[in-house]
Amino acid sequence: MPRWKPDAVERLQTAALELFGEQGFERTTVAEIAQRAELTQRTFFNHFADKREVLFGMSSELQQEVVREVAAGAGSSPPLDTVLRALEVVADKMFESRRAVVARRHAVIAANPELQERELGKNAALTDAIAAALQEQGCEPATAFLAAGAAMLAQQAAFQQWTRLDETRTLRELLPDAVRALRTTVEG
Amino acid sequence: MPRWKPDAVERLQTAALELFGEQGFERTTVAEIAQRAELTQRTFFNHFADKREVLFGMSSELQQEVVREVAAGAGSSPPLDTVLRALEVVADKMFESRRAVVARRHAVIAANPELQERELGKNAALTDAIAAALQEQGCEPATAFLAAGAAMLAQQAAFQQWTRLDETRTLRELLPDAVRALRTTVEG
DNA sequence: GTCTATATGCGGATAGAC
DNA sequence: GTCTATCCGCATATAGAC
Repeated sequence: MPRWKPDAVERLQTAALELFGEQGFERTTVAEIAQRAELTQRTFFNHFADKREVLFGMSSELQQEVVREVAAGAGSSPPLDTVLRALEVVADKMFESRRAVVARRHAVIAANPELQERELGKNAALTDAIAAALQEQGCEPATAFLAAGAAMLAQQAAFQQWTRLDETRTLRELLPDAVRALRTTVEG
Repeated sequence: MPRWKPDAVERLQTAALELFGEQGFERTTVAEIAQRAELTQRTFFNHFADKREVLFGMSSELQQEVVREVAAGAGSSPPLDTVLRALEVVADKMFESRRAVVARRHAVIAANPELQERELGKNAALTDAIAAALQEQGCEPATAFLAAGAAMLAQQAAFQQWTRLDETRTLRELLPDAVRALRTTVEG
């Protein structure tokens, strides 16, 4: 018999998302989260650097996946297309299946400035990682930065549409529309 | 004779930037900043919501200026050009004259993740404000978001170049190069 | 000045792996 | 039988609310 129930991290993430949704991020204490997950406050901070981080466990995983896809597909097409293809593949794999959870998480983040800041940080880190992966393939630093930033911009536009209640298309379907709109806007 | 020395906010900002540069953000306490500015800790928190905010006083001012410029120049040109023109004008007015201070501030922020997050938040707020200003002029929400984001992307690329030690051109001169590079990258 | 909450450092306990 | 991963307890620094 194991000394502790398994999946401590997942239990903490689930409990946190529930409580943040029920009563808000600010009015939820780490002690409450730990209690609902049947763990202690200390254990929470063993797994997450701070209270916000419990909502961003998927980010590092997502970054790894995207970087891997970029590295795999680079060289054969223009940098922007490489990144867009990578984002499409990863979006399919990691977002489309958990639409409900992603939507609840998004609502929680949208309701709190601190969490928005953290999300922006994660996005910036992802952009940097993509740019670095492109440079690995011989892309110029400035071009890599712009390609990564432009792809993330289109991805964000598509994501915004995806989270609308009346939207039923997948991210993969929405991204090309966003890219077309971006091209039109940038070209003049 | 005035009861207190004038320019409390400015003195606090100057003292904070000095101390952050000398000993780092983390190792500087609010009490130290207040002391150097010949004020109390209480006064610091009357003017700034938290320790980070003392570095971002110019942000709201900058946002106002940009929004005003966007509103003034909208309609006569494509959205992206409108935003770029606004950023050029404001960059001239608010950055070029204080190159040394801006550079020191940038170095301090680059050295600390918390400050980077806050800066990303400010940039996102600026992007939203620009998009809102474009919508006021009849621009579609999605187009406004993309134009604002693309302009900010080019601006960031130009700013990165501007902060290099061996760079002597002004932001106004660097921005068109960044825009050309962005157009090339996005078109394929 | 007290109280609560966040966050960290350090040590201790034990089930399961080797 | 020892080692490691995982979790817990205690003390404490920091910060903000009241």
